[in-house]
Amino acid sequence: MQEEFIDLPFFKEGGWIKRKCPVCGRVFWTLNPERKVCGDQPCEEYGFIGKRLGRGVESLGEVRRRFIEFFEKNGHTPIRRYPVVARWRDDVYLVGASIYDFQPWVTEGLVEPPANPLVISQPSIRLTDVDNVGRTGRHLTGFEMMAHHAFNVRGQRVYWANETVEYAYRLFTEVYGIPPEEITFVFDMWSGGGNAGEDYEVLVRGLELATLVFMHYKTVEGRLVPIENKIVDTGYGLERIYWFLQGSTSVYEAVFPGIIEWLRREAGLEPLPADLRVALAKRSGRLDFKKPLEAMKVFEEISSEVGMDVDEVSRLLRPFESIYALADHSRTIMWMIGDGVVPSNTGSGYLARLLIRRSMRHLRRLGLEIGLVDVVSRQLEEWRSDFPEYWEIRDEILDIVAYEEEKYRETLSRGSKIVDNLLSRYKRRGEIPGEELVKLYESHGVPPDLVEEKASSLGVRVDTTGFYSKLAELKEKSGREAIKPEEWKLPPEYASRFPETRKLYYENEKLFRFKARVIGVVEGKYVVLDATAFYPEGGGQLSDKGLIRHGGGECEVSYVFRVGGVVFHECRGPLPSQGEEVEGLVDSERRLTLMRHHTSTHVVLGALRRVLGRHVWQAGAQKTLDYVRFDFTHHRPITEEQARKIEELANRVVMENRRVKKAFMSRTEAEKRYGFSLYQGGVVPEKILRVVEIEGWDAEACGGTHCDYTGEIGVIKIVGFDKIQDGVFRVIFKAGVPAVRYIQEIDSRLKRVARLLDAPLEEVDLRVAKELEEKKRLQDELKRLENIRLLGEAERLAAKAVEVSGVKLVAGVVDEEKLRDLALETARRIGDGVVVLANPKGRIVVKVSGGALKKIDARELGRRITEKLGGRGGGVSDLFQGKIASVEGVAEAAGEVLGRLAEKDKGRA
RNA sequence: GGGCCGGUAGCUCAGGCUGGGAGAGCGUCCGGUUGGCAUCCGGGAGGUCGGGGGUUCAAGUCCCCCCCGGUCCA
Repeated sequence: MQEEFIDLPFFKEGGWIKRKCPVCGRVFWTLNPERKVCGDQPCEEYGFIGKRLGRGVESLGEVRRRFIEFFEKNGHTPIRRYPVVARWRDDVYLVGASIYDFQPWVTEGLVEPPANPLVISQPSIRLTDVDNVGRTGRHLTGFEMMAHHAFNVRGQRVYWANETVEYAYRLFTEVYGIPPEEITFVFDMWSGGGNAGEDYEVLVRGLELATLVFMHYKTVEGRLVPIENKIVDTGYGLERIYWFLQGSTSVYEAVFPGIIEWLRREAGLEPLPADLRVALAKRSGRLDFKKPLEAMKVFEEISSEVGMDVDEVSRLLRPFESIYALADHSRTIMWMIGDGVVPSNTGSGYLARLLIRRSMRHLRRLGLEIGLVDVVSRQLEEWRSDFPEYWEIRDEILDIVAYEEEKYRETLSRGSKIVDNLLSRYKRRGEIPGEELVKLYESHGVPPDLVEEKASSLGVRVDTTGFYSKLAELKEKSGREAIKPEEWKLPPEYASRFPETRKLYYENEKLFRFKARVIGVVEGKYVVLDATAFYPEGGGQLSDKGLIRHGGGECEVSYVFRVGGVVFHECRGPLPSQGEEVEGLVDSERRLTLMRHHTSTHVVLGALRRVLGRHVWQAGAQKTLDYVRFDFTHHRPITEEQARKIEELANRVVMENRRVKKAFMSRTEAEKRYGFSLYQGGVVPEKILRVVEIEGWDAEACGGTHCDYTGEIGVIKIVGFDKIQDGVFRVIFKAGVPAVRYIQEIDSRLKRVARLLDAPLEEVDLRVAKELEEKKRLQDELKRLENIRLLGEAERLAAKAVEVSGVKLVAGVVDEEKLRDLALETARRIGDGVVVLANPKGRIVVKVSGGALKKIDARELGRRITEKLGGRGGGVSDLFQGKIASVEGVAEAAGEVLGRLAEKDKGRA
């Protein structure tokens, strides 16, 4: 099977030589008879550093432009990039390759691709190598993957392996001017994202410039299963190609020269010596800090080449590693936030937070005063012509970065206090144990270097050994949550039994009575019609309810759902028979409320984006009969003024009675016209989209039912805003009838309060405040009087003290709630003696004070008394508290027990 | 979605392991001291100990549930 992919006509007819690499053992093709190894890492060193082997180019943008032009000329349709946040997928947060844009819907053949074949340059983010970024000269967290894709699905052949290889060859030679004999194609197997296929890596002078994958397997339980779809999945690293053409000493210097130079000057650093840069660059392909031993070896080689010792080399490189990392991270942060990620403690927001915090630590390490906002601000400017969409919303992006930066500073200062506490605790030991370090990082976000810094100034050692392995352990512990597959009410086979249902609810959204033919009844309760006006649950909108009238009577439609394109009506009562013509009656009151709620959701989103900023994206929504719960991305607390503004703006749109247009159009056209903000509920996996547009206000891909004019909503009332987690807020609001009812209810409640207070409506709040103040005053007064009463009572009891075996005793039953206070106060009066008080509820307090303490333990005395009277209790040496069953005879019991204890003591003395 | 840490006076926190009388510092108010600035001394006000349930004679403290904040990870 592999031969089919190895011995491609392109190679055989073009005079290519097939060889096997003696180092890695893989098969490769070359035009150079001298070539022995495949040319990949680690088989060959980088041979392009300081050289210009291809066509001269002016900018990264030019490389991208030429790529797209070449494929466009060769029959490919250019497609706009997708956002870096993979909203249409639930298995990943970020787009890591261009093929992510089309998984799983297009690659599974369920949805037509937006064009076929197509060409794209897709910003992609990979955080798995984040520890290497800045240090190896070649790793990035964010890169643009240029790609041409061909989807050979449903028997349609576009092109396959041979053409793909030829395109790659022509691109590199014709467009980028790379000499043909420099190129090798290395054969391998690739797998990822549940798919697999043979692939060729395109290598030039040790650098992999592209990977060409021929995807035609599924991986099932570790085995490869061939699938019908054959997908050409290519990936050309834009930054790498530019780096190669420039011959720079690292990918960072090629891509981010401006930022790097600026940071270097700000940090007051001399440029790195050229020989060191070159020595490092040549070997950087082998550098990987996940393999520390190998990395150490590379460093030793570099050191001996430039004649410095290893420590000197690391010392020189360290600040530049931070600068390079910052250059990379800040651009990725710009992409993420610009595409709608708000830093948070979960999900993709957490990944943004991770990068922001790492970046801030690098800034700190460089001793720079400038904020991360300044770095991101520079990036926005540097990439202004490549990504004008970010430039447009720069204020929002920078505000989010600034807010996150501020929050991390707070976390650090909070953390530094905790560290101070810890240090004072471990100061005597002279060392902070490793587990404290892990706890500090894990629970308080305090990085270990901060602890070390503070500790070393106090001369306390910090045990950092095993910190990372302990962290890794924790990682293991937090298990991965299983992704639940979408649950259908019926298996998909049922859908293929029937033709697609005609959707009358799209043809006329106010059709509530219709005629249709029964084409099936399944499982004794699900009715399938040839056409229906019943809206099936979907897109956050509840299903319709109603009735189906037929020859045998009528049945109640309790739930409606969709499997594929077929609508099923769950019915109760006598069912219609196959082939019969029936009449459907939709509960119109219910549907109208749902429609108002749905359209008002779009109205409110438009208002949120205008008042809070365009970083607001839908993060989940539920429209019920009673209210709408709408979650959205946002970072700062929402002020009362903003809330009012949002509500007012939304209602203005209602009053303006704007048209709500619904149209089906091609995905490409929709994206061109409205941009990616269409996909608020996630990307709809279809070639043809239904776009719901509130004229001049909001446009979203949406399958729900909507009003025709915003005026039909009537009124929108916001109930409240909540922060549901970092970076996500929730608004609850009502529209139409529920809104009116809500306003009525609030109104009548308020009026009831006013009546109770006997105050005019306008003064209700002031009066409540006043009443509360008065209540407080009265409570204080009561407390004061209570206290006086208690003191008087204590005085009275103290006067009744008797003497038992030389010890003063006050004992008896008093009707008193604050029994303990009374006992303490009485004891203070008699000064030296014993007080035993009980109240009718059975609570008992024994207080011993003054010289009596030498002879009597309150606990012993108390225990003996309660034993006598059927109870229990405990306390401290001078105070006993407990409960007894009968309070009769407390005084007698107390006298008797005290007498015995005192006598015993005397006897001892 | 999971793990961990936290919520006690206006603020910063102690107390919690081992249940029994709610505390400190700062701030605030009053009085005195001082020529004034972060002077010193004395006194006072200020608390549903996040909420609910449970165990117990007794819960800030132990157990369960929930809410809120923080943090690490998927």
